[in-house]
Order: sequence, then C-alpha cells, then structure tokens
Amino acid sequence: MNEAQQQEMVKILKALANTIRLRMIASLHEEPKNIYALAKELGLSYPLAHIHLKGLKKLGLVKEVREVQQAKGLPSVKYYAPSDFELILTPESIRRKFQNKYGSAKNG
Amino acid sequence: MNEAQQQEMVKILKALANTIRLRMIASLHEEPKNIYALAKELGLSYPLAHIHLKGLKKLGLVKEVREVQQAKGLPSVKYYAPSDFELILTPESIRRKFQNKYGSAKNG
DNA sequence: TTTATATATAAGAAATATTTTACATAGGTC
DNA sequence: GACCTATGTAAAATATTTCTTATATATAAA
Repeated sequence: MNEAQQQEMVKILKALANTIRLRMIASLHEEPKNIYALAKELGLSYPLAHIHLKGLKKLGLVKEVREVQQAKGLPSVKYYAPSDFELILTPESIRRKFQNKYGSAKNG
Repeated sequence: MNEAQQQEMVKILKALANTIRLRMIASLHEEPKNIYALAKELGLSYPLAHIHLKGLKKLGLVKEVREVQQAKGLPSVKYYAPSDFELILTPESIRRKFQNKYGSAKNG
C-alpha cells in the first residue's frame, strides 16, 4: 500500500475516532435525515453538526441520498445516509498496509 | 452498549488513527522487538516511541511478550508484540454500539 | 419587511494531541 | 569514572482538532 493510501486510511480512522461522528453515522443508518434534524436529535448546534457531517461526506463515509421539497414550499431539504463501508482492523491487516519497506525478513 | 464502552471504543479508534502507531503495530507484528529497536527502525526519538507504545499498551493493543538478558550482560530488554485484536467497522456495527436511546422507531 | 426553516462558511477561542528537550535510573564494559 | 545501551518520565513547545459565535444565502408565508 502506498503512502497516499495509508494517509487516506489514517484520515478515515480519525473521522471515526470521534463520539459525535459515530453517533451521526448510527443515527443516519437508523433513518436518513437532514443536518438540521440530526443536530436536534444529537443536541448539537447546527454549525457543529455541519462541520462534522461535512468531514464524513468528504471522506465518503456519508452520502446525500435525496433532496426533497417540503410541504408548503419551504426550502428543499437534503437527506443523508452512511455509505456502505466496511473497515476491518487486525494486527495482520495493519501489517499488510503499513509494513516497513525495509522489513526484517527480506529487503527490497 | 453503555457510555463507558463507547468511550473505550473511541479511545481505541483514536489510538489507531495515527501513522506512527499503525507503523508500530505493523512492525511488531512482523517481528516482536523492544522500544529502542522500534524507534530506530521507524526513525523516531526514543521518548516519542515510548509515549506512543505506552498508549498502545495501556489500551491493550500491544503487550510485552518476553524480557531477555542480552549477550554480555547488558540491561534486560523488553520485547513487545501486538495483541490479537479484531475491530470491524460498518454503519451497522456502529449503529449497534452508538444508537440513540430515543431513536426514531421505538422509544424506551 | 419580518418571520421561520434550512443551508453554508469564516474567524477565533478552547481543548487535545503530538513532539522535543531535558533529566533520571540501571547494568556492565573499558 | 566515563561510556554505551536500554529504560522511564516530566515539562514545555508546537500542532491539530474541536467548538462557539457571528455572518451570509435562499424560499416563501404572513
């Protein structure tokens, strides 16, 4: 695995290493919703919810699923859901991705 | 999952969300070694390697495997290896652990 | 134009995490 | 005693992340 891919994996782990972002993924998996509703449910200010969701979106962990025009012509609402990711972490999977180029056994 | 367990999971994810600590796990899985050798291999100062390894040890991700008296009576050396952990992250596994108590479907 | 919902972002403050520098211990050789 | 390997820690500096506050946009009803 090259360095760029390693950094991408670290970014994804950083994104998941946060209670608020994990609760967001849990809530959106339960039922897709918009940022405003998500912020209310989790007891967050809108800007804070926006920052966290933006980070998850940027990494592809969360995606926009549909945009709906609400009753009575209010502004359109964007709904989000988690992407279908799967990340498995074991010493072996980490070794495969982060092994030193000049390892102990065979050099290259 | 209770809040303490959630916080423990976040701590483990934080520990894994760092290039140095992932490279440490990779190197120790390849071959158990002492902090000094690990620091040299990864190009780190000893205190920095010590801090990172200490963090991994505290969370049980790395363990001491043996203590060896080196040839010629130098100080004894502590060898470390990764523990046999497995962490699987998907939207569903996250939902199971971080679901809101007052979820959208059935309240409690 | 004021009110309400909903989105988006910037700037700065506050809190954490990371890294370096310095210090301290121990065993044994030279 | 000076030197080398190896361990462990504390304190301060640096960097990054997190969070709040403030500002701005749009739509449309009242």
